[in-house]
Amino acid sequence: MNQPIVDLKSCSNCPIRHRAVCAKCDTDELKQLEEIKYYRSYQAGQPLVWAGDQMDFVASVVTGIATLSQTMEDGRTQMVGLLLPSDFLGRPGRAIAPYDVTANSDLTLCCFRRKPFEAMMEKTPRIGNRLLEMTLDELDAARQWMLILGRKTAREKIASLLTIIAQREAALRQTAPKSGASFELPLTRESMADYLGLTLETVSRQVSALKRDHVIELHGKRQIMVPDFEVLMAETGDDADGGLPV
Amino acid sequence: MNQPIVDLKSCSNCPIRHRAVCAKCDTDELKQLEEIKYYRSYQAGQPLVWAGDQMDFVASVVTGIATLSQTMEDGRTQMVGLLLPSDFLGRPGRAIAPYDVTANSDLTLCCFRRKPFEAMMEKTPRIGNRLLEMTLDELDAARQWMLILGRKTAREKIASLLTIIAQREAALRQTAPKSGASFELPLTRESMADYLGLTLETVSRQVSALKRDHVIELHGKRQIMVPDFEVLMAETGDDADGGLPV
DNA sequence: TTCGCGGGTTGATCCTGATCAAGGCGTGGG
DNA sequence: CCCACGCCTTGATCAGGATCAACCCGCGAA
Repeated sequence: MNQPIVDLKSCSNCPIRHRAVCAKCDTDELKQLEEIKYYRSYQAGQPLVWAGDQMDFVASVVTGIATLSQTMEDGRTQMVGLLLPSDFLGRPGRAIAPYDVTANSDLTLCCFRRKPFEAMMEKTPRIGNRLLEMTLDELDAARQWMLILGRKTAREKIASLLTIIAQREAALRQTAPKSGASFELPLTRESMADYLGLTLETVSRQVSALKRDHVIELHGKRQIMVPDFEVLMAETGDDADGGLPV
Repeated sequence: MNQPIVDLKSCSNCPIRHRAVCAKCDTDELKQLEEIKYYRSYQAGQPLVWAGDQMDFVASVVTGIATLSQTMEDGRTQMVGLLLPSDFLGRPGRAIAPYDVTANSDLTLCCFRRKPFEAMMEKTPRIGNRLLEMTLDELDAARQWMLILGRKTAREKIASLLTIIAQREAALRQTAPKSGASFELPLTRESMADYLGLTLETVSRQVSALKRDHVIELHGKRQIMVPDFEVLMAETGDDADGGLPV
């Protein structure tokens, strides 16, 4: 809490190139983390774990996109987590995965076996504090997401998702999202639908509508350009300050 | 994590009669908590804090119901947290409340001023671990809730809410929800609507429908009796094991 | 080259839940 | 006693997304 959230830049000489657990780049701690880490790669579409499976590692996303999702018996699915590079995956102290985890694109993880990681948490309270921080952030994000799912129109949902992705991608680059900048949508229409509680047809239609209304420009299917970020924000229905201050 | 979640019964001689932060009833820790605690009461409907306000305490619900909610400029609101007795309120390390907090009924809190509480967390890692545990639980609950909001029908939403409330009330009494038992709905139709992302009319209609179909019995507006819990569970759309194992 | 397939768009129609509206019940205050 | 108000129910109608269906485009494999 009195611990600043370390960002990529100030962490650029850190052997773990993503901020998830890199609390303050203390060399001793890093050396220990270094010793228990390993990398794993997955292909797009590949499931990492199913809900209910044993999950004996925690990890941090190096490249690619992973998603957490829940599926009902009849096949309806709702995405409940979207992990971009530098995001943390897994739950220290919890052996069983409560959701399906899927590689939504080609994916590389930096993994830590759970037991040694937990042992290290015991010795290094700072890591525990950092994890509490991160979990609170996730909880805030989940609750923003609940507002989107419960009360927003399809158009507002799409605008909200675009805003969130733009903000998260910008945050990785240490900037705020800028009018006129363009970014790559890392999700298919179907994944967007699973994120937003819509059907893919509705997603497609609303994206087209935002394009028609010049809120966004599309280059190909995935490259999004936002002429005026304020205009997009206004479409989200959120008040001007844009949700969480972060 | 290697810390069992302490329940009310094993904590019955504990001066703090609710389990939120009572990690293991260590007498030293409790004495310290005891020294910084105080009680506050609120009337039904009274706001505790608004989103964006300074919030200089954390607390645990003793009696009554509190809710966390988000409101859009045009008045649409979504409940994002429902706090029953023994639930924890507030975020160590975060001075600013991100949501509106409201007393949904007459409410008594057991409060701890944030600074001393955080200081104590520093000295007692067990409390930090407990808070991480609790936050992970809240995150799981939020994600179950996202499935409800994003993908369930109105009828499934109502059944899910009734199940959740029955389970949480039963958990306070250390039992599983039982067929034939009845419980008090602690929410108005409007609050149920805010919880589920519906209108109050739809809530009313679906409750009536469940009653008509003998899934539940109503005594008055708020007393619910569930003749067969399996039948209610089947209405939620969840698979038989009922979501999270907890 | 052709085919099949994954991903995407668009149209027509349907249906669930929102909206608008009226009224019932119980309770507390004048 | 009556009235007003909070809470809830029910009805009629509307509309936003879901559903069903057709088709496009680009790409990799045969």
